[in-house]
Amino acid sequence: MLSPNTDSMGNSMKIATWNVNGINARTEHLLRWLKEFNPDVALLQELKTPGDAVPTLELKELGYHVEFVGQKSFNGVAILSKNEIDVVLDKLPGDEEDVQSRYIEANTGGVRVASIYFPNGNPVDTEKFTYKLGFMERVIERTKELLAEEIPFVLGGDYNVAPDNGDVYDIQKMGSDAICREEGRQLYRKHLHMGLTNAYKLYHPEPGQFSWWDYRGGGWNKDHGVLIDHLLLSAQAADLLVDSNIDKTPRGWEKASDHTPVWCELSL
DNA sequence: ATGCCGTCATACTGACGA
Repeated sequence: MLSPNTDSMGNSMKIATWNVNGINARTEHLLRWLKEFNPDVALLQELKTPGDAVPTLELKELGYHVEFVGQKSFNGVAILSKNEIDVVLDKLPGDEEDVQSRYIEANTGGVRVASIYFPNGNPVDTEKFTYKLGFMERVIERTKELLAEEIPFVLGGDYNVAPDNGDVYDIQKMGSDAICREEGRQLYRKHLHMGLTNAYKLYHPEPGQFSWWDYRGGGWNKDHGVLIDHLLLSAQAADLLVDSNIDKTPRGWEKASDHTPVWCELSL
């Protein structure tokens, strides 16, 4: 007897990461983009709200479950999913004194996902850069635990690291920025070399592809950008990977975030 | 260029971002 096989349609999961640069200022953009792009999972960063500005009801109407950690004015990360979300961690382990809202990890639709807002790290000669490097070490430590679970997982977010010179429009102009510093690049590689796959770079290794463009100096119109938003996948997730790209559409809208979504698609 | 632009706060200026 043939099974009804009713749940076989699609079986694909689109997972995107997007630094919205203020969810209050970007609510209309977010809702429009969700309707148009229709991701199964959206990992958001820089909510810049304790939570009151998160449009929970509108998101629910679009079919999304929502979990987030926020704080006033700065940082803040969220997971939106069409499947139920079971939060595993709402802070990055390894520093009890770190109260910045930069990490949320959850199970949803059979995949472990995390939305991570890595510290920017500028200026590099201050404790902000030290904090960035320490945060990256803590993500590596957490990743060791995740790898031991041997599960498909996707660590998405604003890594604030441009891994290669080709990920920067002009290395002469950006070379001294924290996102290009060798200390951060080494830790990014240490993370990657644990066995993770950068989904976008797997399909688009060519230089000159960006996820952030400076508001200043007409960066968007000149395509003066950097690639700092990444989706890092465990082997079990990479086995399911069928596509990845950058959706530049929302960056062209009026009053855009300076970041645009990076997404990957898994075939489950 | 310690510049440029944009968001947030209790705000008409400053911190922060990358």
